[in-house]
Amino acid sequence: MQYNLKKINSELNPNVSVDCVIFGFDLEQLTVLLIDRGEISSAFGPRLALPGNLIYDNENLDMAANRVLAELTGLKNIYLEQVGAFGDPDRIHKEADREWLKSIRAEPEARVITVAYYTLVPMSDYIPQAASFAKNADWVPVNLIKELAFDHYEILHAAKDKLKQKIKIQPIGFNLLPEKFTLSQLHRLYESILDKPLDKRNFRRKIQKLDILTSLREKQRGVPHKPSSLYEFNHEKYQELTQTGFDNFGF
Amino acid sequence: MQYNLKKINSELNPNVSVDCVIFGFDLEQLTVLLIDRGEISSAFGPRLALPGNLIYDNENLDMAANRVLAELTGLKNIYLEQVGAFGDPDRIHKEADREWLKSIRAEPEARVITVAYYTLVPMSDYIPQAASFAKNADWVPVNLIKELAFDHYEILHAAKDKLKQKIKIQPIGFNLLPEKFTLSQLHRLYESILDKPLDKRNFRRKIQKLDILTSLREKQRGVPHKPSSLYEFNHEKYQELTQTGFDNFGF
DNA sequence: TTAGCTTTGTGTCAATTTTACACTATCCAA
DNA sequence: TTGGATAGTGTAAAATTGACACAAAGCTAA
Repeated sequence: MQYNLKKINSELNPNVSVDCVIFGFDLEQLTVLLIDRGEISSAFGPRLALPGNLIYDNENLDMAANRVLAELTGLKNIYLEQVGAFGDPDRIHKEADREWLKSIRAEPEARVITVAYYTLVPMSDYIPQAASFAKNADWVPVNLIKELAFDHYEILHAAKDKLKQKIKIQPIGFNLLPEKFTLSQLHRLYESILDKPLDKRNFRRKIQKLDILTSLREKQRGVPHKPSSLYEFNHEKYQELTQTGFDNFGF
Repeated sequence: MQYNLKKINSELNPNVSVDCVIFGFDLEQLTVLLIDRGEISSAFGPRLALPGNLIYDNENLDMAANRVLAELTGLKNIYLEQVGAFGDPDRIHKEADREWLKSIRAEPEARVITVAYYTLVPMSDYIPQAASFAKNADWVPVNLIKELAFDHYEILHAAKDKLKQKIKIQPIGFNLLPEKFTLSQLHRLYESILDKPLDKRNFRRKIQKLDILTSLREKQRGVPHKPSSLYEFNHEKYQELTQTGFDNFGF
């Protein structure tokens, strides 16, 4: 539905799109929200693509990214960061991609520069099966993705690299977790994003020393092992911390 | 000259430009190459702007940035990094900017998304007075810049922020220095980019421990003080270093 | 009820890194 | 030859990092 845009084409800028890399975390691994373009493309190549859209001529890029995110998932006021612009004139070279574009765009031959954004959302806040978008969107573990439409594979990994850098500098990972989370979940999250094992005790020590977590007097329930304490991210404490010029989490 | 593009307009993409933040270092402070748009704009507002151009429809963004850099300075094979896309539809709001665009563009009203790149060049490799571009380009210390055309002030500082982050991770600062340089020059360079003082002895120790400098058996001559030893950046040693997964200079 | 499985949660020590800090050496110019 | 300027150097205390192992708590299934 979001992709059948011919009707309002006159307001669209046919040369510029935004694509969204929407990261989630299933408490095991990093995942990303992809759309399935269905059988039109599957005969020719990858079915899966990043959600994205042409921009309107009167909106700025950040607004466009926010709009697209909201249209796709209903999520608003979400951390969004630009990955960069991708503009190889040859980026639409796969047969499947051309076929698909014909089906949804007024000017499928126009050269499109796309501006990619990434964002982190708690997976529980967007459940594909429950939304209108459901039939053709799904969370996919990043590590399992081998190819995507257009240059989306490249974009995905550029976004992941940005995320990797960013999480060393700002505590943005909390955006992927539920409000209450355990240190082990946070630990696995960091390992997924940084793609390397982190010593459990050292990780805990480091995080706790930052003093940006509120320890809740509450534990997991119903787990078949020792239940873990729950924590909340403490925004106030983090504000204090940044005001001292702190910008290095040391990972 | 570079900006009178009406003739070849049919090959240009009227919606997308690249702007270049060309950083230099005058051995005292960080500088940037700006063009002076002359009196057309000065009556209305800022004369100074980042060099930039519309892209051709058949070139990718990185190529466009390289081309523009070469057209403006003659420099080739230079480290270039994307800052990001800037696309506020309202970004051309100053009267001076509108007037100027009318004088150089076929479609001055079109909305333009610009993709910014930054690059580091030794100032000695581009001397405005000697080039055709000379009359209207100049190196300006970043700290003295208070306003620029369009959203270029914002772009400049986004570029500087990227540079700040990047130099903590990769030794790109050497691109700003002459082949042979002193540790004090390198020291001042880091202080300029990071915008903070670094202890002299600690800085030297840290740099030397990295073992990516070749100490030349040569000293400064003709300076009215103790002459400094000269060093060269050692690319091979740096390669070795990165292959161990090193990605943090610890500044 | 108990044994076994699973994950949580904790401390120390050695090595490394960081920070703070002050004086002598060398060259030029006056 | 003196004064001015910058180069160049070491140490000690504090903080951080990295490596490493075992008991505690809950559930399940026998």
